[in-house]
Amino acid sequence: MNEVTEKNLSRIQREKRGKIQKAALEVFSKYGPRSDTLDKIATACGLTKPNILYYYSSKDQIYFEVLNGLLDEWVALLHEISKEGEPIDELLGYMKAKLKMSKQKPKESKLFANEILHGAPLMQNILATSLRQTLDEKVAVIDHWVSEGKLANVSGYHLFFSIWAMTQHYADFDVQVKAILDKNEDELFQDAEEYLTNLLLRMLSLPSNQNHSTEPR
Amino acid sequence: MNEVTEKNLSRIQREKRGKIQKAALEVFSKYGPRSDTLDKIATACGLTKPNILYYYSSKDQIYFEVLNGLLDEWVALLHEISKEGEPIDELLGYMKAKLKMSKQKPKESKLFANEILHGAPLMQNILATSLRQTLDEKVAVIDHWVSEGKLANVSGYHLFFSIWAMTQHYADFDVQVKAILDKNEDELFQDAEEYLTNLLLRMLSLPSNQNHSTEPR
DNA sequence: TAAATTTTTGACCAAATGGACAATTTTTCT
DNA sequence: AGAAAAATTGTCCATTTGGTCAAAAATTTA
Repeated sequence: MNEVTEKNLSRIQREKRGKIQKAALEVFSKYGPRSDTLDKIATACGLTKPNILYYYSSKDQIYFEVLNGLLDEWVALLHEISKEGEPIDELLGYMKAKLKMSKQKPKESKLFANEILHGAPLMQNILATSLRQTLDEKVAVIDHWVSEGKLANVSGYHLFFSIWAMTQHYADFDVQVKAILDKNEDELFQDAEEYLTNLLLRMLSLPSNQNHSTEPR
Repeated sequence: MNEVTEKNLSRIQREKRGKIQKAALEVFSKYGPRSDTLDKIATACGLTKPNILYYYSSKDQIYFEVLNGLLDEWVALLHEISKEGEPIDELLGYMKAKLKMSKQKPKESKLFANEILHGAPLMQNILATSLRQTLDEKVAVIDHWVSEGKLANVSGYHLFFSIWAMTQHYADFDVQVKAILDKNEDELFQDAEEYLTNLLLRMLSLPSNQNHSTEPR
């Protein structure tokens, strides 16, 4: 039966339901950006479908171009980390810029997250080249700072991963966050910034060096 | 023209491309789990399509059931945080359990992330009730620990958000992580655990209370 | 202004998809 | 065994989708 009955399942029902769920997970968990339709895009921008295809030869090409633009913005933020600056200020600044971008461009953030989530079929190359190269540079800067004793000893790569994960969380999973916290967007991001500032200060400050307050004012 | 030419774009071309990209972003960024086909699920589990529909009256119903099972596992992990235990150990334990689940169930993690990412059309209710209730309880425990002076003063909610974000990052965005780091899965999660352990210790330890080493052995 | 070029569109198509349904097969119950 | 119930399947269908194409409209160029 198709009813969503609770426990009156026959042996066969139990087995088959299990099978189906397993297969569904397999499939569901790795689908790509296929559910967007050219028609929707056409409607959204007031063009006809053939007209869109006059400018982009395929749907994938549109998708690719949009994503590429986003990655550029992402990487540009990284470039602004200056090795001349005060280490902790630079990294706090990066986190804040990233968080701000999450707040102001949630759709972009989600689109990008979605691409990565599904295996980055279009972006994998660029991630492994452009993003990686930039990140390698900045991690080298962090390593340098650490060796100079200006920063607590942290893994630069994982530091960036955690900054990305946490800042994007407030944009990408906003539905979940808002299901739990009754705050509006402004309050939320304000709180997030305080929390993350505190977190980074604790992570990056040297045990002895207490010139950075751990309490955001 | 449809060519991916760089800059020989006419006025109209420039305008229209911009329009299309904007609309595409609008649409792409909020599509749901539509690109999975019943046929794929059928093939994957060796059943016929009609047979699947004998057990579940629609594709959405399958999807919903799968997601529900996952959320239950998620919430169960939260329940294991005991207010009787040693605060920092309990929270470190939770983080490690969550990270372990990320490693062992990446597909599940991604499927769930995808649902949230797209506005949680099916799960929003449950998030706002079941998950929220459990989390409220556990945050109360944390607040209690803080008030007893057993833990540094942190926002319980944001603490959980950051644990979720960071642990899931290694599963959900594994493609990106692996594009940057040439490590195998085991090394990666090992490093992640060390990093996150250190992070939590720094976040949760009281300034005075130095009985927890910040260096994982 | 008229020819050349670019842009736009309506009509159309093949493939894919979720689902319906009646008929058949298999399992269970007495 | 035989009836009743449950499980399975082949066939079919309406809708949606990405994309084609030739013709028409608009714009640019000479």
